[in-house]
Amino acid sequence: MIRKLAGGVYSYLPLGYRTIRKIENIIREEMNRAGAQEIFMPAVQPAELWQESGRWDKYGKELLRFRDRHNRDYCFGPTHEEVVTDIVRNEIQTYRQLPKNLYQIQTKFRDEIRPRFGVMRSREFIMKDAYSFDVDEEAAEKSYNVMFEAYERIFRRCGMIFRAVEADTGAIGGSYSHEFLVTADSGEDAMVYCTSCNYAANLEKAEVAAPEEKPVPEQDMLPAEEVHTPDVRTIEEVSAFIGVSPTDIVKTLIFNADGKTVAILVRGDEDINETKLKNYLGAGSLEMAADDEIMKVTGSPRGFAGPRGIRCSLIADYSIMNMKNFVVGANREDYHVKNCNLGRDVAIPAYADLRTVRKGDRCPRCGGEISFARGIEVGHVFKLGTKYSTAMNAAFLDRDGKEKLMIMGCYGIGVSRIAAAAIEQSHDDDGIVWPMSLAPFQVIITAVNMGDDELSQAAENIYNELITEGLEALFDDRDERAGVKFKDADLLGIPLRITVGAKRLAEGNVEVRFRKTGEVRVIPLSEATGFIRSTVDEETRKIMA
RNA sequence: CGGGAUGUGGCCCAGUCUGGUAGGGCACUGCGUUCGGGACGCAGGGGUCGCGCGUUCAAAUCGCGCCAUCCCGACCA
Repeated sequence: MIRKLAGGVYSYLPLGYRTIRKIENIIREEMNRAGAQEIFMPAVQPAELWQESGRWDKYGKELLRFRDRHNRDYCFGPTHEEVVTDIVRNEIQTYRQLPKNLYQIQTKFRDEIRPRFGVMRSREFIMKDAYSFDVDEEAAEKSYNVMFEAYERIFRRCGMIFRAVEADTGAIGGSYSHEFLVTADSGEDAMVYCTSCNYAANLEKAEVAAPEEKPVPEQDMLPAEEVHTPDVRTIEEVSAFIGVSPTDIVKTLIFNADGKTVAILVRGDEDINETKLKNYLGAGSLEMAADDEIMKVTGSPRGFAGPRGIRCSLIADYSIMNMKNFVVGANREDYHVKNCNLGRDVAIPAYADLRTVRKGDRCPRCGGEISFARGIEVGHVFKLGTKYSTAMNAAFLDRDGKEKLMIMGCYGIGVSRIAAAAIEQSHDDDGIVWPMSLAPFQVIITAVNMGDDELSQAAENIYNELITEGLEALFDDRDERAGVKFKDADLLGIPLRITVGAKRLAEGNVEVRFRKTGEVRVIPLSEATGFIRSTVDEETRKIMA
């Protein structure tokens, strides 16, 4: 079905490509139904556009760059916000021409550090990307919802079990987004969902509810005490040396966000979610602070940082809100402080949700129980806002004659990845089990013995009938033993198989076998085509129900 | 970019340690038998042993360098 040409670069052979075409057509139908218009943009894009949006420098090494013979810079498009925004700003002048939603199905290239799992995470891949342009927030929201619903229809028609989850906007940028994940244990993305309400989010985005603040009464506070902790730096070491649980230690992590130093407090057994922190700070870049920076704000080497007297801004995760008599670093080499308390010893200017959700947390919406699952991301919808229209000045004249920026949204679907995800989600020991809508062929005709003229003629007649009826049929006319043909048909995952054999044929019958269930039905020769027609129609209908 | 492994007919691999005429299985071609869940017999075709340099009478095998691929990590729509 597919063959690798180079790392993360694949050819689609006849059967694989038929499935790709099926997926593309489902997407086309649903996008058109949702009011989007298909276009086709260049895969190769000039550097100027990317410099205009600012992403030429920001996108990093994933962007494949090269020069032409005139030494001009180009890239192979990993996405098309710049190109489509350029088209729209040139073509659209007035609110009368809006809203617009343009999409394309294109080969993209992202120079992944490590492509893996075949076509699941390749460098060159086929993607449908759509871009919406609206006059105001309200209209943009509507466009977003229309796309959201179109996506649900698309994935349902592809026969997939999926879930839409709230997601981080990442490098594309924008105000909010949803990922569509196909549930699969082998999936690369972790998600969290509530078992009582419909809350579902990507793990890096999933919120932790703010706890209720319960100040510790003065009389419960033990006197703070500095203790000598020579060469004791990590949470484990501190915990073992002082003899307290990690849940009684407050960890102080120093980060560098866009060049500014910031200290984050979190309970000793928790980890900071850097995506959340980055978003909270509105930072472009975020990394752990260097040793000299730590020395500057704490006056001590790495391993003894604490909130008391620290010389940089301070933010605390909710996890420390109701702790009492806890241990922190003393900002002095080889010392920690015991029985530290909030209010008395440490003033917290701001609390925030900065850690990753874990088992036992409650749903941030309804307080219900949350559960974890893994999935494969097959689609992503973003509300972009004016990020690109600002950078590239995509404006129009509104009803009142004033110039305004277009509100954008962008919507991607990994076409080649859907094929991989469908196989991942639906296979057995004998091979693929395609849903009717994605199968390269709906039915395969297996002639048990091609050496038998009567039999092979009967099989060919059925094939011609099916084709005439407009069904997608594959005729296995190879001169192979029956067992070989059966195994191959199973491996390919064709949903229906007509077996033409001598015994049944003598009775005027053929067998129809269902790949998914293994069920076999004996059907009179004359009714075979009709039976296949109605089965195909029924399967297609069932998928949408 | 770090750590590990592997490069031998189209595919999977043995042979490398201990240098001495390149092998097996699958696939392919021909003939015969077989023929409803991956048949069998006989006869064939096909390999610069990843590339380069070196050691040696002699290199798939030993040494050095390079390249490619895969796995693990950091990274990431």
